[in-house]
Amino acid sequence: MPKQTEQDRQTRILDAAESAMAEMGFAGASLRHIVLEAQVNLATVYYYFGSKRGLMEAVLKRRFGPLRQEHLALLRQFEQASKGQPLSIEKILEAMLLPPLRMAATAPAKHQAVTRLFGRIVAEPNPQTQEMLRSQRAEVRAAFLKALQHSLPRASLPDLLWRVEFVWGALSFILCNPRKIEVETHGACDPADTDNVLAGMIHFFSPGFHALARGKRKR
Amino acid sequence: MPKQTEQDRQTRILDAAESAMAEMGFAGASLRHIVLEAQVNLATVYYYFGSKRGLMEAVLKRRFGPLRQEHLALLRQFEQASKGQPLSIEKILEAMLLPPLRMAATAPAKHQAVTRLFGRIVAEPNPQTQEMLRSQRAEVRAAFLKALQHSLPRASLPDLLWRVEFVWGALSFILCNPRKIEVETHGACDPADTDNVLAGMIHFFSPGFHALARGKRKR
DNA sequence: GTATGATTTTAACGTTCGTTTAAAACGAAC
DNA sequence: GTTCGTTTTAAACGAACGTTAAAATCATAC
Repeated sequence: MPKQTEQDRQTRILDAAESAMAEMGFAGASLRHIVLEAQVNLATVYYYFGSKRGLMEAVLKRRFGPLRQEHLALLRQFEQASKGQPLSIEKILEAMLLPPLRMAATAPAKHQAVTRLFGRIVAEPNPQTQEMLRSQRAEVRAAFLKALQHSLPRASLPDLLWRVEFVWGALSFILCNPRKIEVETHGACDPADTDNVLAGMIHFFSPGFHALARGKRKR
Repeated sequence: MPKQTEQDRQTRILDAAESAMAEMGFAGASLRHIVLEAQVNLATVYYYFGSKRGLMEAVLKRRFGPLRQEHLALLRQFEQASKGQPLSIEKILEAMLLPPLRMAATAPAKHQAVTRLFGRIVAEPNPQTQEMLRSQRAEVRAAFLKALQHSLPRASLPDLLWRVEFVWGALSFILCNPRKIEVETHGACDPADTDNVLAGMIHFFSPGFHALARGKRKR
């Protein structure tokens, strides 16, 4: 495959690392493999990123930073358009789901490495990694929770929290290995059709949130 | 910590490998670390499992075998009780969710290694691993799809398939790192309360399935 | 052209990895 | 008590790992 050999080396390293980490896991992605694909010298990684862990964090930050901004911007945009009215569940879900789905769809890398990376990091219990992910996502999580509480004032907090987890979970899952879904459903489901996936998820999840509108659910 | 040092060595190895793989990923779990925890000699792994990959597969098979049986048994049990009537969505969801939740709750190992393992394997794009998982789960997947088609005859196939993926995704996610959920929700959500989690998931997901009862959803 | 600072490369360090071989220890049968 | 198949151990193999130090290269300013 022809390499666009001329971007700056940092970007090439980040791309290769992202792909390798998604493919083989954090521990399994060796620096020597990464620098081979990035066509740079081994020591270059240490010059720019200090260590393997530093590289890993740079890889994650490059994606999660913009994602956070998109999430917050989209939510704010919807809120301004609604002029003080609580957002509809459907709009909140759209603001939650669209940025990651769009990022996955427009990912520059071959083989959609970014998307699988989400699955990896979700499953990574390493405390340092989890803490970094948590701090990166806390603001977004809080913003969406607040929006949901506005729209469903009678819902209990744990019910809302759980449902948010379920939605993130389903999202991570389908982003994680879209090929798998395509294969297992014999082509009936096409994860690349972002609009359709988004509509399907909203259609599936919103009734579950609306069920909370009437207040406490029975135990 | 006191070790119950006397089970057969294979079990000790499997336990230690399961824990290590969940904690550090497949590549990151070294055999030397595993045999240290299992208190066996390094070569014992090769005597019983042939290779590291063989050990990994044995670890997965030990869990997925019984899980498959529980899934199929529970579904069959519900179907016999319903005497030919299509199962309710709620019952189908219960049959899907209860076995993994129960396995996670009653896991013998410390630190619930099993549950995190689910998250790991979901995120693992290694073709061999994916194929093994697929073949292990295909029967269960088909059984649940058939039950859903019975109960929702007017729903389109892709809609059903997608929703099943969403449910598996949410389940994997919460099983994957229950501690994370507890922390991020400041204790408001307790993943160890299996009955409550099950009820919450059924309450959340069933409306989304019922929305398909009236036939094709608008695009 | 030469000096200077930033970048890239070379070469090696000590460690740990998965795996193998061959010998030791064990247990049951005779 | 010896024999024989199974299980466990000790020791080592080469390869690959993350990391580092110092030399080589490059670009820019004087």
